[in-house]
Amino acid sequence: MIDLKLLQKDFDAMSAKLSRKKVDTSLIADLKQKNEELKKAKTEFETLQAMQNSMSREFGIYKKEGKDVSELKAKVDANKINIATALETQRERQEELETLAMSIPNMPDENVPDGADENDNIEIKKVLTPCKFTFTPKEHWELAEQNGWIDFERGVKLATSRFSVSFGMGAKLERALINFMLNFNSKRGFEEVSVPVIVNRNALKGTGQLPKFEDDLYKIDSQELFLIPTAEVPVTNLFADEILEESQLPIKMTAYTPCFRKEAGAAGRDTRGMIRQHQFHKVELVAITTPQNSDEVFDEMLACASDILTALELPHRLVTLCTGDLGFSAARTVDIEVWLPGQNTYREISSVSNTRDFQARRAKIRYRNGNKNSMVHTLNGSSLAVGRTLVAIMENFQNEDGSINIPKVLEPYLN
RNA sequence: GGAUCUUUGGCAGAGUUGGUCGAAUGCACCGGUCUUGAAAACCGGCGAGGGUUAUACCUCCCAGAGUUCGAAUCUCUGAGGGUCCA
Repeated sequence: MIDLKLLQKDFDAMSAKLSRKKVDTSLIADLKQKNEELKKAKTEFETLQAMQNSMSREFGIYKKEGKDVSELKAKVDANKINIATALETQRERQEELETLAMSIPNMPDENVPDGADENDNIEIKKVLTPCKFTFTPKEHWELAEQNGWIDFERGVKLATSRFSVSFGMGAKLERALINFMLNFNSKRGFEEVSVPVIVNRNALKGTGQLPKFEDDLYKIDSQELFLIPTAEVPVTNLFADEILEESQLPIKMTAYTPCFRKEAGAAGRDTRGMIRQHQFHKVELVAITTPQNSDEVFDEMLACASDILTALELPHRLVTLCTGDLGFSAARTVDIEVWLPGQNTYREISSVSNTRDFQARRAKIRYRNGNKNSMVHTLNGSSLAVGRTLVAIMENFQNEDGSINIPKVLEPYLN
């Protein structure tokens, strides 16, 4: 959530930043207005409540002294009615404000480039050079089927479209990749955690998926529970409602989970193959830091993800997302795109984001900052999307006959 | 699924004849005295959010609803935990 105090103090700066993310200034103005209305309603209620409290105290004293309370009771009863209406309006204002505030995205950092969509993203650097093939490289679905690694039809049979089944070496490689990535991250100082893949509404509000993106989530109807779209949700929310000691920070974690996404807005895109599935494996990095440290940790996370690809000998590039491509909660994001020779293009395989204090404010994750409590910064990044890594291995390590070599670093994991 | 007990500040744990309780006490933590330094001892501070220049004031004792002039304390519902039964 954006900082309402800051909004009150510096409306212009804030609306300028948010307008870069295509948030209408009138919406921000509305938010400010609602905040002021809430404050007013609160003051009104609190004044009445203070009266009530002091009269009630008086009441107790009267009783003890055996005085007549009938006059006082009349006053107090009359006030009670006013309190009830004041409380009601306060609640209405509160709800209005919250509904609006929770649906406004994070402000982009100063140095995030302006742009409309992914075409305006800016490449930072390329790592490893794509190798030249002496034949026309195939796309991964062809290779996957030829080698018997992935069965797309049977996935559909079991569930619905955008589900697949891995067999044999395909399944082994997935497992190998997960283990390799977790080990790699552990060595970089990220503690491994294993978390629920079903979470409640509150957790999803904390990280920003709700209330706005309910359509993208699989919901368990009978209870207010959802399948996670990313491990970012349970891992970040581990520390919701907590006040951490500064000495505990940064907290750096890594988790493997399956992820579930409805892909509601992706009709027709990537329908073939396993680039965009409803269920996929992902190893995630999450960090909770002080504001001073978050950029440094961001670089660590980015390096970690990039170095995994390098270790797997997969050419990739780093791309700074422009304002138009930036996610709801992110102040800043760098994507890693892996080279897919079959598709002859770079495709997203990781996304590292700093949400600054946006999620922290929603999830109430604070730390003791001297003698006061401040919001932490939260960061998340994939390291990596397992299915897409497998796709990249297939396409980059293919031979002319359709067989596929295995990256050396994975060999120990395949015995 | 049924019965019963339980849910308090970072932790432990008082508070259940409703009032001055945001809440004793201990531990932890922070500051100080002492010490070459540390420990111990002693002194002081120490829940969160809003509000204020600062006070005042308001809210929060699992969540929600209710009774009452007034609820951590009483009633109901729900959630988590324990025990017993099926």
